[in-house]
Amino acid sequence: MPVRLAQSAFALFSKRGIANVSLDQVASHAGVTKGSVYWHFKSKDELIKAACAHYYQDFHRRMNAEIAPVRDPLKRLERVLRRSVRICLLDTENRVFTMDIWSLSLHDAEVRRGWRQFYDSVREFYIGLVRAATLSGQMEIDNPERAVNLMLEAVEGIKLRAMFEPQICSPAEENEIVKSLMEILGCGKRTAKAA
Amino acid sequence: MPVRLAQSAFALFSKRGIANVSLDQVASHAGVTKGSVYWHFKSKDELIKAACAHYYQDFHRRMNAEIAPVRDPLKRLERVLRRSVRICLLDTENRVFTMDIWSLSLHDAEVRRGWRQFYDSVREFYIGLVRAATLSGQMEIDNPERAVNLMLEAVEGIKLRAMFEPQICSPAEENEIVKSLMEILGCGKRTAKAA
DNA sequence: CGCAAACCATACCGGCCGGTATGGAAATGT
DNA sequence: ACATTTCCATACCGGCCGGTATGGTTTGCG
Repeated sequence: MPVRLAQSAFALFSKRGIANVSLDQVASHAGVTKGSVYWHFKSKDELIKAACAHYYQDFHRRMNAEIAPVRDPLKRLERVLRRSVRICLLDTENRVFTMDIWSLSLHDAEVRRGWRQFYDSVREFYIGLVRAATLSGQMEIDNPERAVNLMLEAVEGIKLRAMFEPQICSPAEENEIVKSLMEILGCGKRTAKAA
Repeated sequence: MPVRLAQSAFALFSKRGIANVSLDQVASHAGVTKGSVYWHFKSKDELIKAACAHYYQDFHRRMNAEIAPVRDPLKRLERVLRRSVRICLLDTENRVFTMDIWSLSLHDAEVRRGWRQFYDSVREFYIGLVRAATLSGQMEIDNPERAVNLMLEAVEGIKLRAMFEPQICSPAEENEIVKSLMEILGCGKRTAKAA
């Protein structure tokens, strides 16, 4: 039930924004009432953190599932990047949720710490993939950290722009975005095609 | 007095976030009471929009003041970029305000429209500067729109990262950031130095 | 002066929602 | 069978804050 509540919270938060969702609505969505919510979580903040944790774990799970069946380093990077684009950019509700988390992080130190850990883990994940692709000779890049940071910054920038230019995050743009991000990572068009 | 209220609103919003600031506090900061606020603005949303308008106008005013004393296209671009970095990135409170606006834009169509217009005007401003620098032969860039979009996306990405890595937006990093953004615009290190 | 409009202070309302108190039902243990 | 813990529903409280009603004070104007 606690995970069920976290899922409901995540779903509603993603649709209407955290501030616009009451605990009664979350409970109702999960098929229970507020009394149950306050049994499993001692405050709304706790529920928000649980929703975040749910999202973080789910993201990592999906990423690991993406690299599991593939051993080629560059293909792994490309697959992870494509999946990330689908999850973080092409999904409107996900953009809403992460934006809200950014905003919350401004004034809530706890949420900020959690989000930072997640962001760092994602960054390290990418750096590892880039390093692997470099070692196998499929990429040539002198500063993986810098390249990954630039790429992640671009993702956030696209996410924000998509707020009033939704067409740049339509499914049709998936290939274009992935290609663009791969280029930022230092992987030119020819190399990407070769993958 | 209406502009005074908008300024107070902007100041408090930037410090503690829009949702955490009541109209009584805004009025008190401006030296009046809520009765005066509701005389000049018919709702809190109106006040928020006024604060935004104040910020937008102020930004444009500063940008124009930055290019006024200079005629060299590349220097204009570099000056505007540097000033933008100072305002939008190095100033913590400004980052708070713009983040809140992004977040508000998620669910408020009016705020989103205003913010979009502002964003578009800034983009066009940059594209104009880049085009001028290209025409004068100081830059070589085939797709100004794409380059400016990428640069602005990077700015937003840096803004978000700075939330839990404030050191990347410390005053000491100003030159590094400006240089990095100039590179994204297609202006290599040598060319930038030549400016 | 007189009058009306602009401007602002005071007091108050009311709804939303986070949080709590309490009781009951189901599961678990002995 | 009984007690205890777990889990959840119901009802309610109370504070915050956006919004309003109203009355007083200043300003402009004929």
